[in-house]
Amino acid sequence: MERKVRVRFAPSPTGALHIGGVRTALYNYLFARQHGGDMLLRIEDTDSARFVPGAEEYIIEALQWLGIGIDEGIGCQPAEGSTREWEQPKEGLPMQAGPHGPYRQSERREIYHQYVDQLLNSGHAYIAFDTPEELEAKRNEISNFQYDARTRMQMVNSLTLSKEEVDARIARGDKYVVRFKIEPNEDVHVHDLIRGEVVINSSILDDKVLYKSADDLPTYHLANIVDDHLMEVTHVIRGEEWLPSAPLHVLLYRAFGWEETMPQFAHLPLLLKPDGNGKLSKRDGDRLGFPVFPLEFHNQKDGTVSSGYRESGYLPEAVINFLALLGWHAASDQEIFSMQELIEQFSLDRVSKSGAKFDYEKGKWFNHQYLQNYTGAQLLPQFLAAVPAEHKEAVLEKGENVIAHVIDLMKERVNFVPELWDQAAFFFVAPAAYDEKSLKKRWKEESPAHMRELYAILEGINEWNAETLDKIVMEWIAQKEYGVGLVMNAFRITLVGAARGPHIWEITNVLGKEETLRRLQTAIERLA
RNA sequence: GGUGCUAUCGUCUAGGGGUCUAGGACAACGGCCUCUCACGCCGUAAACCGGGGUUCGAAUCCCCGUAGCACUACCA
Repeated sequence: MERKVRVRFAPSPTGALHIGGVRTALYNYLFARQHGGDMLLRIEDTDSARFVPGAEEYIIEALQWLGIGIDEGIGCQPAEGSTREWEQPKEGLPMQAGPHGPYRQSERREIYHQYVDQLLNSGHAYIAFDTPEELEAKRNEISNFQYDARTRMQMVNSLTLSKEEVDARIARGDKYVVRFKIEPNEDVHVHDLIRGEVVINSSILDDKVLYKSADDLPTYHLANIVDDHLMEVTHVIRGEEWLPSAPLHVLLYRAFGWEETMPQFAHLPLLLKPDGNGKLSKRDGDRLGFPVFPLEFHNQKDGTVSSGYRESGYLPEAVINFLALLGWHAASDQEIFSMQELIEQFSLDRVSKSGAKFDYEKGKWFNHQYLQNYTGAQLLPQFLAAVPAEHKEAVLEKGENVIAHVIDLMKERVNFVPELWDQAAFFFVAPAAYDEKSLKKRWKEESPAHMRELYAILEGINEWNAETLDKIVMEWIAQKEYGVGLVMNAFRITLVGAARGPHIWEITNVLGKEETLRRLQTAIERLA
């Protein structure tokens, strides 16, 4: 029986959504869309101690910005005229919707109780009273201590205690956990869509904690399996860090009797640090000067601020394209993909097995590519946002059409909109100083004299356009045999302040006659 | 330490026994374009971790080693 494809992205609200998590979400989304399936967003907040306020909203906003749509669960917005079940936001938390809710694990306590009991009753789990301190002591005392078939009979649990004692302890309020009872010496096979068959012997697995009475919440493993089953998830696409616990999950499905509908697994390669070794982390971003989060995040818990791709000037389609290729490659050599093309061409069997070092330089290139698709008018608001306050007025004075034109002129030379100001400031603000290197190379002894002559010529031109200026100036240079490069480069320095920028008549067009002459005059005076 | 995963240019990767004197992209370098700087275009340099097998033939399959990574919590 073919089931409808259903995948989920299930982050933990412990801070900003890491860029690796974004890629996981993207791959899930692409897979769902390609198969006409559903993409769910579930919040795994079973660790109350690590909850960070705002993280959930952040995740939703990030996915929205990137165009990763959610069909069911948290952050799912009702469509016009929708007849589906919608739950009202809880205490200002984001809206959730779908037939398998709630989609926040902290709101599913009762559901988990039922399944914990099922495992307890079927003998697949037991209650353990060992305190975290006692376990810690045990680990210090015995190297490689593991709570499993070899050791569980020496511990304080319902296997070693009488029924009365267990009941008494619970009755008097002793904190306990429920542990999964793993039968030793069994080869557990996990079929991974990316890696193939992975076999692990159950003896190396420990009796994982499934539920803790202290906060009346299950742990990841239990909640994950129960939810994926109840939510009819067909494919679990997640990071490679979960591969070692996949056999445990298989065992859990088996214990519940859900093996028939167990989802298929695909463990994605990790995103690694660009330099050195290890997994890409938040600190690498700070250290190497690039964002590791999609959006800027203000952590209310520890007061830190992390930079984001959006605020750094990245276009969402560039981030998507860049991330898609970090671990996946099309059958062809194509590298530029729209979301639609990714949906059409993505496939799990073309996902690489090895970790990918995060190549920030290539990300810049992607942004450059996508930036060229936008017109100056479209980029205008972003450009204006990057203009320093003290120059705002001078820029606005030019009018939107001229500013948009300048952006069109300059956008091909930058990777990001915010960089545009550095490149284009001279259009709006006269050079305060002249670049030493440019001067040395392009400002010659005869330059002041040339510029004085040029000033006189330009002053007499009334038709201030590129064609006329070019014709008259070139004729003058040719007649005097001054050399085009010599004159034009000096002229450029007077207008720009350095030997760079677009074609000179583009500059004079934007500046206008009056400003052009003013800058020429200033330079003649200062560089004579 | 244990277990698992992985291993092609600096980086992301193509490659799934002969078409590989190993292809593409980023970055680097050089050239062209040109009034400058960029963009763009063209080009150069740059890799199959090591050792054994299997085979007529191995980057491709197997084994061993080595290295990297992940996991090894009442975190996810």
